[in-house]
Amino acid sequence: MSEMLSSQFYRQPTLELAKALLGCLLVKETPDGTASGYIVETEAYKGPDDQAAHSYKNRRTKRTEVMFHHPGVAYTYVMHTHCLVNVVSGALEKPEAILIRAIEPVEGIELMKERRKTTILKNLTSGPGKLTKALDIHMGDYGQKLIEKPIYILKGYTPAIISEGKRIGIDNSGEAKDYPWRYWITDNPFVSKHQKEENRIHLP
DNA sequence: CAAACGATCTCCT
DNA sequence: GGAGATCGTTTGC
Repeated sequence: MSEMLSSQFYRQPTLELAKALLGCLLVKETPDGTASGYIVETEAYKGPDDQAAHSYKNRRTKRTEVMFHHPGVAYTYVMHTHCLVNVVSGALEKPEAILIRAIEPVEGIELMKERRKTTILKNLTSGPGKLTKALDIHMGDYGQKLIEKPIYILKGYTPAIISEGKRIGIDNSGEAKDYPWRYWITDNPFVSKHQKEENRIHLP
């Protein structure tokens, strides 16, 4: 059992946090068992100036409310049939968040196969809607602190090489669509989509 | 009230 | 590997 990320950890700038979360272990415990996976892909959404963010222009609704809270809580929202999970970042009243787009299964793989109704390992968690289903993350987790059960993030490992590129599926977001705020562990097979334009960056 | 939005799944090639 | 159907919530008319 590795160490829980501290509330301090979540206070780093959003772009830094988005990279630092790569390789960390996302865990969800339920009565059916525990399922977890290493975070391998993230996207940063930055507050009032990012047209792709729900909190663009400080839009504050029942849905986005938790983005204005302290960093380190879960922001879940339903996109059609799927629930997506974000890590809230930025200081209080700074509505920023990091979307978790893919994880690599670690614990509870049989449980994930049941929940996902497939036995193909690669299909379990290789997308933002898939991983929430596999870990049973839902709107009941909205606003949950990520430093205590039943949903939390542990220190994992530091990836040797990570890549950055444009975010996925935000073509209608003006100039913000070109911001390179998507990060993933280079060549990890569970990353949701591959893109040709990428920069490889080494962590300090 | 109608439209838009984005991820997944299915089917096809 | 790619195009189209599907779906629930939010936002625009």
